[in-house]
This record gives sequence, structure tokens and C-alpha cells, in this order.
Amino acid sequence: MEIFPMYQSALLQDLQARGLIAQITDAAALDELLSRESVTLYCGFDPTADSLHLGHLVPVLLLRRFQQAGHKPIALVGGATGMIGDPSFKATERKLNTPDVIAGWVGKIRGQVEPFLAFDGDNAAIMANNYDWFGSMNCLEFMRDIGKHFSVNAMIKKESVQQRLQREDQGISYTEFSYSLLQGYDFAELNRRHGCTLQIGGSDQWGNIVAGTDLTRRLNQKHVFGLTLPLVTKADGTKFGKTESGAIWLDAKKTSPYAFYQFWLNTADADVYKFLRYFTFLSVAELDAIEAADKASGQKPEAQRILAEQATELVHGRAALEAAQRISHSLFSGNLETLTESDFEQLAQDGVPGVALEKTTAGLIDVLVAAGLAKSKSEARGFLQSGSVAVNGQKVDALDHQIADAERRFGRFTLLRRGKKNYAMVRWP
RNA sequence: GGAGGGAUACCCAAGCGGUCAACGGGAUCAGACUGUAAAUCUGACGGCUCUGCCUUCGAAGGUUCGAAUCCUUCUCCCUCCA
Repeated sequence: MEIFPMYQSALLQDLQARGLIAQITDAAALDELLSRESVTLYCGFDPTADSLHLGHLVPVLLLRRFQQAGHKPIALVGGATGMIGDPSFKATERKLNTPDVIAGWVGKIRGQVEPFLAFDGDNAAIMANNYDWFGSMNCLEFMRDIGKHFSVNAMIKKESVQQRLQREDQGISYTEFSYSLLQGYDFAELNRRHGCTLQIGGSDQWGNIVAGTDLTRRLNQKHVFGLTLPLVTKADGTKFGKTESGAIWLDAKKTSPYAFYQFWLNTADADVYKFLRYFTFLSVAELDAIEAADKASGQKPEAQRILAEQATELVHGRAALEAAQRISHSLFSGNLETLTESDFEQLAQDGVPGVALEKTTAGLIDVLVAAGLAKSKSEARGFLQSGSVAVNGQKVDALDHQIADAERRFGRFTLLRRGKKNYAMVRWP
């Protein structure tokens, strides 16, 4: 255990023990405030895609943690800021999306955040959209009322934009450079409207958050706070939240609950106890007990299973978790021979990637490519030659293998496996 | 404005007229081992109608029986001098 300041607030104590605190603007004063009263806090999510991904989950869960501790969360979706693009620590200028695309994304992201928060009771959560105050603001107003409070001298010193200023081949547009003024003003506006006194965000947001605390002090003469979360890192140095097939999304249509469950199940031992602290609501005491039990057992650790269950249920719900477990069981420890027709239907429905073919005759190589298990026929041949392909659980290595009628379960389904963990279900006409 | 250096597959990086689809390393994928781990070892790693063929070495032309390798022009990066 590292040495850390003793907070009086139970919430900060818990966050500290979970490793969820990177920086706080005025830790002592915030600690005092949080232990004294219910605080209104916010976190912003910009619509940069049609779904949030795992990187957004930590702050979303943090809003929930605050709410469970009796504080009032505001989830802000950046209908306005999303139209500008945050340059913080981004190597290149962003491509602007059209307003109607962004508006569509705002709706989706709103829908994804809402289930994590409670909208009743004294500390009911609030959904906000900064387009509400920026949409009608005119340019002169912005320049005079907001811009006047920002020093360009200070802004260009920020680490978050340094690489964009120093690199000759990558500039930064005036648009993106202005981003932190918008986010700064959000804080002031939420402070005025809802008495919001704390902003949370990833550690890359520190510069923008401080812009907000400064601006709120100047505009509203209010002392407000910022708290950042550490960047989620992996022990092996690779980027968290990505797999070979791309980002892990919270949207079940983009990343199935099964894939989501599998992602967590495959967490490295070196990371799993940290991730349990980040991504579950199990108490630190419970987590310590799990870790101790795993170390003592000398067997396969339980931590990955617990993490996968907790995280999947949290994001996709109980039913989706059970479906993911059902598939995982059939594919990895069950006997494929015993699957019934309705089990196959269920697998397809529950999220095993699949492809529907139109012809009934097909060489295995073509089917592997069609099912997305191989990028090209050459690759498919390579997989066959290395003995990594199985049809309905039976290893096949013949390059000219044709899918036979006997390999179509119930005349309709063929389950392909490439490597140990990549499955695809082929549906025949 | 002047003088040099460079641009090679996902990344780094050899090659400098034929034996080059292009050394080597990393990443990735797969096999063995295992816990659907890690580490380690082994293999694959442009495409295809695959003992061969096609398309690739910043772009476009040219020389040559033959070019990633030579020539010309262009584009972009780096260093030094004004």
C-alpha cells in the first residue's frame, strides 16, 4: 500500500483505496465539503462516436459512486463541444462531423449513460447538454464574456496542446484551441444553474477542468473543484480497451455482451485486481479477500471470472450476462454435440458472430473468409495448414475441404472455430 | 534563396542492376505447453484460379533483355548555411 493522505470523507477514502484518484484541485477543501454535505458534480461526455467505449466507463461509474454516496450527479453530453473537438493530447486535428450526425450521437450517448444513474430521490441525477447554452450564444458575447477571462499565454503552455504546437507537420486550428473555453464555461454554467461544485474526468481533462474552476471563480465568484481519474493502463504497456477487432464499446450492437464478457475474462493476472477496483462496486475489503484467496489457492484465479461477471452485469444487465455465460460454457467447456437446435438459435441471438450464406455449396476456405475468421484466402490457408480451424469442434486441415451436409447441424448451422477463442456461426439457407 | 541527407510492407529497418514479395527486429496471428493466463519454444505474416501467376519498395516518366536498386521531373520530411 502506498502512503496517501487520510481523507475524512468515506467516499474519498474508498476512491483512494481503489486507485481512482489522479489529481484534485484542492484536496483538503473538497474532502471537507464532501464529508459535510451533498455535492452536485458533473462529468462531460462528447459525442465523438455513436457509442461510448470502455475508456468512458470509469468516469460513468464514478458518477454512480458519487451518487451512491449521496451526491448529485450531472451527466453532460457535449452537443456543442462535440462539434468543436477536444485537442487535449490528440496528435492530429479532428475531422468535423455534421450537426445532424452529432445530434444523433448525443441521443445515443445519453441513453447509454442514463441506466447507470438514478433519477429519483433527493439527489436525483440530471442529464444536461451544453448545446442548450452554446447553441444560441452569439460570437461577440462569447468573445467578451468568456474569452476575456482566458490568457493565451497560459493556454499555450498547457501540456495537453504542446505536441500540437511544437510539431511542424501538425498544427492546431483556432477552433480546437478554443475548446477549453467551452468546457470551462460549461462548469460555470452548471454551477449557476444547478449549484455544481465539482467536475470529474480523465486525467487528460485536467487542463480543461482547471479552465472551468478558474472561469467559475471569475464569473460566479465561487470556489469549485476538479478531480481527475488515472488513465487506465495495462501492465504490458499496450492500450487498454482494445482488441484485434477494435475498441470495446458499451453498445451491445457494436460489442456483443458475449464479446464484452470474454474481454474481461481474458484480463491478465497483472491487471485483474486493479481492474476489479476500477470497474466493480465490490468493496475494497471483498476485493482484498478475493486477491488473497487467489494467491493462496495456487490454482487458476477466480478474479477474471468475478470481474467479467460484475462488469458485464453492470453494463448489459443480468439477462445478457447469463446469455454470455451460456455461450461461453457451450463453446469452451461444453460439448458441441449436445447443442440443440434452439441452442444454436440462442447462440446467434446471444452474440456469437455469424454470417448467413446464400449458396449451400462452399469450400471451407471461402466460408472462413465470409465468416470473417480470415482476412484473405491466403490467411485461411495458413490457418488450415497450422491446424487451427475446427468445424463443429472437429479439427479440419484439408485445404480443399467442402462443407458437407453432415456438417450442417439441423441442416442450418455450422460452427467454425479459428484458434482457441474465435468463433463464427454460419447459417445456411 | 543556397548546400547536403532521406522517403522500403502495420511500425522500426536492411537492400543499392538479375539469385527480391524484398535480411533483421517489433507488433500481430497460429501451433505446443497452460488457466480461454504469463513466460518459453515453433510456424505464418501482399494477393490469387498457389510446384505457378499477379500487384508492391513516395509519385510520374525514362534507360535496360531485366530496376526497390541507374537517369529525369515532381511531392513531402530532416540537417546545415544565408
